[in-house]
Amino acid sequence: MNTRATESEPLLTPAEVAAMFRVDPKTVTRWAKAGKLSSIRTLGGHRRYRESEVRELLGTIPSQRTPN
Amino acid sequence: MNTRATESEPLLTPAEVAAMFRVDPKTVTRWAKAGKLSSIRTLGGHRRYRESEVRELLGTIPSQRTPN
DNA sequence: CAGCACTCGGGTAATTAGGGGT
DNA sequence: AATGTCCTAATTACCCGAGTGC
Repeated sequence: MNTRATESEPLLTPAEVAAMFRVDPKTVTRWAKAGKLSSIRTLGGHRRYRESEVRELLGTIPSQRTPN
Repeated sequence: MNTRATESEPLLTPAEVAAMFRVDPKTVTRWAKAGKLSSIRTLGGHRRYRESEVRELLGTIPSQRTPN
């Protein structure tokens, strides 16, 4: 493993997370507010979510790949 | 907007699946509970179903259908 | 600087979950 | 065994105006 602190983690917007769960973006916001999902805030107050965490919660365990 | 790798399978709500089968949403829930239909849960406990799986079960396959 | 899509809030309908009973 | 209906509690979806992101 490796994960130096300077690791850039892919972040997702509320709309992207909402689409993955087939829910309303507002619902994702509630999950974050309820502490069910960790969120990072922009300086303007908008939330961003960790892609890795979202995938975990989706039950989608990265089975390797999707070469760009 | 963003048209990229957030690629996830299309999901359906219980009401949508129920409408497709012309049954009560409650029945769809039972199918999921019985393992006849795989389901993904939202963080709030609501179920979401895979569109591809539902269409398969519906027999909406572009090729041919099994005769009875 | 201007513009548009998205998100933030809050508040209020509509679905869903779950058990139980026909 | 399987589906539809009734009930309550919880979760989610759509309404608004204002601010952020790019």
